[in-house]
Amino acid sequence: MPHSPSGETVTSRALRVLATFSAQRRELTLSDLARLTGLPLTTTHRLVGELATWGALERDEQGLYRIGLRLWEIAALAPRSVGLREAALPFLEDLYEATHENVHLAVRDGDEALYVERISGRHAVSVVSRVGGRLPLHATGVGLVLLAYADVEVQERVMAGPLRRFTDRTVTSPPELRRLLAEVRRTRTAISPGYLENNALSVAAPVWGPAGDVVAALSIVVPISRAPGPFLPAVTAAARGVSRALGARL
Amino acid sequence: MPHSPSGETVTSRALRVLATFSAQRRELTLSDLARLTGLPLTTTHRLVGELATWGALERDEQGLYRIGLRLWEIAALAPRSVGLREAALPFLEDLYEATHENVHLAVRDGDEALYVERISGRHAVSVVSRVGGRLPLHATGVGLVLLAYADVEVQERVMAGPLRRFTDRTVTSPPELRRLLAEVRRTRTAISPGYLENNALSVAAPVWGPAGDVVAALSIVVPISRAPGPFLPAVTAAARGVSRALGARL
DNA sequence: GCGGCCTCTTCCGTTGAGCGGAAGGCAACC
DNA sequence: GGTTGCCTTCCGCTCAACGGAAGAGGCCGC
Repeated sequence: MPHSPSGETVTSRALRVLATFSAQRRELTLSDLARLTGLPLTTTHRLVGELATWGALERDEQGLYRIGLRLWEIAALAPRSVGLREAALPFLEDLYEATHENVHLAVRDGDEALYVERISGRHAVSVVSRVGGRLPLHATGVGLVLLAYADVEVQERVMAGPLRRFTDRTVTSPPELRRLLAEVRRTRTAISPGYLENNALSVAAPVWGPAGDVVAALSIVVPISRAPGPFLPAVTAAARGVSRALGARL
Repeated sequence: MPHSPSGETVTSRALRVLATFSAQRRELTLSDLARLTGLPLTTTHRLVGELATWGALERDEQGLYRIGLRLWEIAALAPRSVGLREAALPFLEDLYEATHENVHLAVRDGDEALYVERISGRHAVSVVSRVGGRLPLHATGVGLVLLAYADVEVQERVMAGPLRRFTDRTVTSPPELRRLLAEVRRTRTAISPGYLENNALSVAAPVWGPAGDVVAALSIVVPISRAPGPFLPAVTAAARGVSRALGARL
């Protein structure tokens, strides 16, 4: 039977194939892709073949598909990811060298924090963040900063939705989160002690854009046994440095 | 008139739209995209709309399109880019901290070196490389390493093609390049003094994969006034560290 | 060694998603 | 007000896309 029964476009289908990959499944067979997308095997075969020919996907000798370099090459032109990272890297490196802890740079995408950069020292506390990965706004340092300076609609939507509990310390009460966000705006920093992981404390600050909005958040993550105070000046300075590099008038 | 006169598929067209963006043109109007792809305005409008809806493209209030975060998020799952970078980062950071010079990690893609990571110090010599960017194999340190260990077909193809001259020092003679590659294999390092830029000297070493092949190259780039010798041990050690992290048996 | 199962590839008749020119709205400029 | 250029919407036409069927090949259990 010709043409998509659901009326779905070819472009949409091709993109859904790409979106099937995840941090947990970085390599998939043709059958995997068909099952996960719900597309007929023949259709998947044709679409996957086109994506592989162009370089969006790569197929190895065992028939496993992975996201291809060509896609990454194009995606690396995204101003809000690699572009932002390029501007921020000197300051992230400075902060890393001064502390040898985990350093993060994240942007808000919808109702989540999307990590565009992460530098972790060998001996830094283990954290779950991943470049290209997403984490919730309410339970991370960078997330709290991004949420505090987001439009009110975004804040209301996040607080209206379920606030997932990750540890005993996670803030899951909307009124409490509202107070926390007010404090973030007052101090222009966010401290997140064990909200996402029991053993990790995060100190974050906003990165301002040229239009006076907050375009990213920068943070350091240390063991929860550490006091946050000593890290505040360095994190704030790094964030301000990135802001200036982006053309913000502080 | 229905359907592509050239018989080109929808997927191919959509990918070509994405491929229109470049380091020189990170933001384009709808008309730009139509002109650059050669597609009719209506067709471009439809395809671009779909890409934007999904997040592969982002449109600002002025009607300028950019590569979207969603595409980068998917592309960040590419093992040969961000995956490789994750494994390599501790060693790249070590090399950077020890020298505060430019540190590169690149892979071979076709007949070019594609840069998956770059860490540059504030005072490091200025270099033209860019994360997500490509540079020629014969005129860069990482490129010489990647070429030296590539299949013979790749080597022959590169040497059969024009070897573009960038500086007076660029190796453009196939016999000379062949000798240089033999030297790279003998010493397991590549030294590239002023081949691409007059004022930059590069020292590179191979990164081995678990299958005993060279999967990437790592390098440091310093001012041409520096002697390469003192950097060799650190570059080699960093490359071996990355190799082990990738499961190579050295 | 053989049958069963699964993956992947190729074929091909059918048809509606995709095609793009035309028309028009809108904004900027003179 | 007229001109220019960009973007959006419409819509008649048609072939690229559709996916079931058939088959090749590999793996595994008996």
